[in-house]
Amino acid sequence: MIACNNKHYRVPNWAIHILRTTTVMSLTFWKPGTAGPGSNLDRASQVEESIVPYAPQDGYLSVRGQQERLPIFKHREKLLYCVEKHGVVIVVGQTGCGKTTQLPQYLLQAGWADDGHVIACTQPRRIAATSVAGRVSEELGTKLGEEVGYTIRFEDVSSKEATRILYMTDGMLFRETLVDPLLSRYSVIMVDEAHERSIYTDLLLGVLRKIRKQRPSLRIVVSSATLDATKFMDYFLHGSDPNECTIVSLEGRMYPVEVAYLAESTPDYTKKAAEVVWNINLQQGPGDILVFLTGREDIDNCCQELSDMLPSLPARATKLVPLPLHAGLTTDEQLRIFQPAAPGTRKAIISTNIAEASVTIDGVKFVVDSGFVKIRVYNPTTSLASLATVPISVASATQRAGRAGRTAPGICYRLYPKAVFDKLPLTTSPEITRTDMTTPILQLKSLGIDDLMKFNWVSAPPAETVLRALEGLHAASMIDEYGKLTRIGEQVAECPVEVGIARMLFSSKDYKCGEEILTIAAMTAVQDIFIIPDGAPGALAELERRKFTAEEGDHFTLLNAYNAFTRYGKSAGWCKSHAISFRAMSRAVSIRSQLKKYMQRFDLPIESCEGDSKRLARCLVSGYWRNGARWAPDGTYRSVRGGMVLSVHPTSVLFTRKSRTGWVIFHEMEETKKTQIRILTEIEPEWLLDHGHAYDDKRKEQK
DNA sequence: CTCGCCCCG
Repeated sequence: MIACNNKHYRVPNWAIHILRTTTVMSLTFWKPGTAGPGSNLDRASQVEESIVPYAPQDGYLSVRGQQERLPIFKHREKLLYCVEKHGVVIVVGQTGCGKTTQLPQYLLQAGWADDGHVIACTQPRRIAATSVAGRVSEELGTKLGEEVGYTIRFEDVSSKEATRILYMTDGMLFRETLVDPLLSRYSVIMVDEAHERSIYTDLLLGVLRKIRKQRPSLRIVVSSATLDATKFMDYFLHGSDPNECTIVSLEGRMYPVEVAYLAESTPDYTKKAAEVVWNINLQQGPGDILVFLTGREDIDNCCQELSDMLPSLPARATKLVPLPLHAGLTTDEQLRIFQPAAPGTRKAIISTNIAEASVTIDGVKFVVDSGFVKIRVYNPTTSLASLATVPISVASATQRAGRAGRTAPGICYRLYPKAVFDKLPLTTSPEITRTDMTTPILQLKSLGIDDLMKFNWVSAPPAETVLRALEGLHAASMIDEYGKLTRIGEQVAECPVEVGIARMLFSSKDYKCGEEILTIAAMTAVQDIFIIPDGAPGALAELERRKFTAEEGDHFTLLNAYNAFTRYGKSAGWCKSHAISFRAMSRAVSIRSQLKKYMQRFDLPIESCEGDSKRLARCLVSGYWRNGARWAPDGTYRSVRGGMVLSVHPTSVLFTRKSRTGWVIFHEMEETKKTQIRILTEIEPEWLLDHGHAYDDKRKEQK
């Protein structure tokens, strides 16, 4: 048995490597000129203000390597001094240090929002933007939407005149640059959670760097949880004045979290997770358990495993309640996660990565970390997206551990040895390196950024991805042979949909089916319309879904479902009785009305095809012509481009039935165990040629 | 013959 300073803790095959007396979450203090743990801080001599603890109590502040004690108001002044003096301030601080809520308030009080200017704070997720805005507006004692507001897609709770602090999604601010390229209404832009490296964070940083050169009065605060801050500093310093950028570090306030590692690697982390949860329940005091696994399949298995063990639980032991958590849950199921455990019971929440940053559950004292995550990766050569299970990064592991210390001291059990942890990559690869760039590149072109090879990326997307995107844009006539935006390209760049879908919206004028195409465009943008639970309820749901099934395929089926939803008063009750997600349908309604406004702006008629399904299908082909496939005798399809073997996704109405013509177009393909295509519609093969020929002819002309 | 990591506009 391994000794541990927690005397109640007895699991023989664990090796306890880190037992912190203070806190896992507090930042390692580093001095300029020395390298911090696992990070390249060699050029830290350029760093002037290295440590400014944020805390209601005082703490340490280090200026040029000298530590001194300062009361809190001086820390605030120091921070503001940095923003005043430097164009770009990189703020390092873990969750809980208050940077998201406090920093914008400091800036407001210091007068950065005078003269009608606005302080923006961007978030990668909508939920964060809305909830933080609510909290800050409460702290300031103002009504949400006045002095403090938020802007996310479909929700603008802000006022042009009154709002001084604006929380928004990074995608929203990036989109705003299309309208106002200098973002002139803002005095300070704080890019929060930059370490997550969402694609819009990266694009935004790229644009902000350019804006700074033209509008030096703009201040940028980049906030990041990990010590990869030097990467951002290098980015902003590149070839400019050394005063352009500095790093400030804030100390987080978290309860201590002990971290325990498995002595040896496990071949089956799902089973191991169940075992560890079981042991925690028997050996530890009160507190809920949060388990990180990779996907729904893992989660269901783990819950099943625990449920099977429950009958053998000693009568006197705490009762264990396994609860799955992933994005596909209904609202009711999600609410169960947040209900406090009943007396004498303990919640074991078995979750995907959603609980790492998006969903916060208080009362968790024990975290079990499988060390794996599922991420989406994109292969530009085949233009195929797939889901890969990969080891997490050090940053992720730290964030997961921190979930145990939100309300009390906790313990994190890592289901892998310390030696494995030491070899983990520091950060996950940025999204921009593993995603399709067609839409982002169209938007950059619209911003006048034409030379993508010269553009200063924080991390450049693979050249192949850029070439694929340009090829796709050219094929859809969004750019000309010189790479310049066409008239339609300019308009499509403004539309919040994928290029193919936008193409469909525009050609609906020729096919006289704007009404229906609008609905289909909105429905394909929303996932999980039909709720298919496991077992008997699943079979019933399947029967309900058949009521909407259209002969032509999935696009028409989605159209039927939307029309029925509208016909029956858009009610939640109707959705429930037809196994349809009310949440998803409401979102489709919002998206449809937003897209309708764009169509009206571009003078596209919104007329009905009056039941002429052929016309509608041909309009679909105008957007999807590159996604054609032909039936093969073994029941799969072959892609028109490249002859790939494609299996129909089981949720398709064409899963059990062959396309009558033998030809289909599809909305998207994804690689799982097989390469699967989702949302299919049967077509006549010559419809494909209309568009394919036009594209090929254009290419021949060039040669 | 069977399937959904997480997000953004």
